[in-house]
Amino acid sequence: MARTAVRTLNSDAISEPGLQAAKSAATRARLIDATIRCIIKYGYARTTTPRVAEEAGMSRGAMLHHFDNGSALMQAAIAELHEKRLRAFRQSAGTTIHDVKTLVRAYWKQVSSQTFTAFHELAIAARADQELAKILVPAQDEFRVRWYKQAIELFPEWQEDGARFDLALALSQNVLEGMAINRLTHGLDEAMVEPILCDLERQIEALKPKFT
Amino acid sequence: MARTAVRTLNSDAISEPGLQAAKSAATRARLIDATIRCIIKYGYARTTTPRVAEEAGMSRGAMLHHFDNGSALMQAAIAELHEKRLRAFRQSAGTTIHDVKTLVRAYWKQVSSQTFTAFHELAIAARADQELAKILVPAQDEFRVRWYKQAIELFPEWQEDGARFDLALALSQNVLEGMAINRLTHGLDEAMVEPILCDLERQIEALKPKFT
DNA sequence: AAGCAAAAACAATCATGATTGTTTTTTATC
DNA sequence: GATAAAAAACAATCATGATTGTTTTTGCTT
Repeated sequence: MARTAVRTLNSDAISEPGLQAAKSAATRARLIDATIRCIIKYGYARTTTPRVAEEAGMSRGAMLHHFDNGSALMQAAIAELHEKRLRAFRQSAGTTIHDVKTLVRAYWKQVSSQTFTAFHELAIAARADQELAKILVPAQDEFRVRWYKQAIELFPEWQEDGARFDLALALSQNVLEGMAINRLTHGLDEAMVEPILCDLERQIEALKPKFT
Repeated sequence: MARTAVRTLNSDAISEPGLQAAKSAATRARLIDATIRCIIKYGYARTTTPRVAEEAGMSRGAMLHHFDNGSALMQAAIAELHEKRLRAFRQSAGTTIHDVKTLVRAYWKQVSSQTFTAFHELAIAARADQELAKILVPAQDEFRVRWYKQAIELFPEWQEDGARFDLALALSQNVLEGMAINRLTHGLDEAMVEPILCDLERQIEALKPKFT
């Protein structure tokens, strides 16, 4: 962290935070996107700083001008992935219809995305990487908490039977994420996707309180 | 070149013809076990040749005497993991009782093992590693085929309705493996394990033909 | 059976290539 | 012409495979 603070004392001349700042932000965004693409294409372990710079179409020097080190860039990429995930989540929750089938399909679409692929890649890497876990786990936790709260909002009448509600949620999560991950590892028969989704929907409906 | 023929005063003691071969095999096994331990402890990406040698308690030179290169060692480790998996599988299938609950619990125990952790670590790495995929995918495929065939043997009367049989199998696989993987990535609420297992068992029973 | 040579097991070192963070130089912008 | 962005050069670390040296085991010959 030898952030040599060679701050020029005379910098009180506030440069207009317009053009240059915007350009800088755009470059940062390009780098973050390149990082995410690398994680998806090459996996976390092979997402090296030279590769990210090449993917972003700029020199490594330029890249390290915007991010102090590779870890800072990875941290920013995780934050962006987390935002992406939350945006997609809000978009799903904000749609008109909220029946079980629509929601199951919505989450299935989410875990089928490359954003989920990148997240899982990071999650597996974090298993044996303490430093990575430190910045990833909070994002994972927050997502799950929001997921749970959102589900409560969508099905308020279900709260009378917490156990069955929790079971429906846990079942959905594990089935859908399990399928998504198995698909990543040559372990999913695509022909079984539709039957499993239908069965899951049927089962959630069965867990739902019929009518009070 | 410098084959300095400084022959030592040999110990003419009894030398069994199979002594060296056995020693060699034991050393190879030690290296393979060390590789697997490293994958579990440090992940695939950080399983380097110096680390494996250190874990095995021998020099890197000695290690490269037994395996031409790091890739060959990894290949042997995968073969061993595959054998381990098949052994555990046969052991489960060979037990006395073959009711649904017993089998679900048996596979749950399997995917909760470190062998499964190592396999998943490799499977994720293989996603973006062509060379690794080339040696891992055949093992994965073989395991799934055996799994399917074993299931057919255990429930022959179920074959009348192939669709429901396939659904039961796919459901089991995705739920159990999904839970196991989510557990690896801080994504599983341990309190939900038992309810989900029970529900899965109940559902498989429901898919089973009641009586011919 | 003894003894010597070949082979195998084991250890250590070296050169290469890749990755990382730092520092210096060029380029463009205000 | 000052300042930030971009590029390039640099040194340090690490993993890898190859090479060389040392010890132990095995095999063959007499």
